[in-house]
Amino acid sequence: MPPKRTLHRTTPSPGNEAAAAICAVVRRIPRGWVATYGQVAAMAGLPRRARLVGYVLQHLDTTTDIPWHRVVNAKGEVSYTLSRHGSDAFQQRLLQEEGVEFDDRNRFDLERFRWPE
DNA sequence: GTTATGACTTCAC
DNA sequence: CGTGAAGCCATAA
Repeated sequence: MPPKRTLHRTTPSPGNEAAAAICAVVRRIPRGWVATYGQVAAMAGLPRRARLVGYVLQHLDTTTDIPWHRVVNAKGEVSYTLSRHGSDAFQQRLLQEEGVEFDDRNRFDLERFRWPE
């Protein structure tokens, strides 16, 4: 019998397949490209669980090497929220440094920068 | 146990 | 194009 474990935690850890699968996908997003939360979820084998992707990224350690900033929403923009305390603006800056061009309303061409695959 | 909240998405209008 | 509702589901209270 395999040990019973909770697979509900969003913090990456051995025994958390969902978070591990999500992180594995995010790691593969190339520099200068982006993927949506829903896209990452689907590629991780977790269709319709876009929100889970957001939770996992939120709990990542600040020293992580995972390119969390390349995950964006389906509207073609960085998800701005008060609870992010500035990590949202930081995310946009990182993307701009990688060549993602934002317009005057903080949006970019999703068709152009979306990671195909 | 319940309710509320949210780094989300899709569809109807 | 924008808005709102419904669906989503882990977490916190």
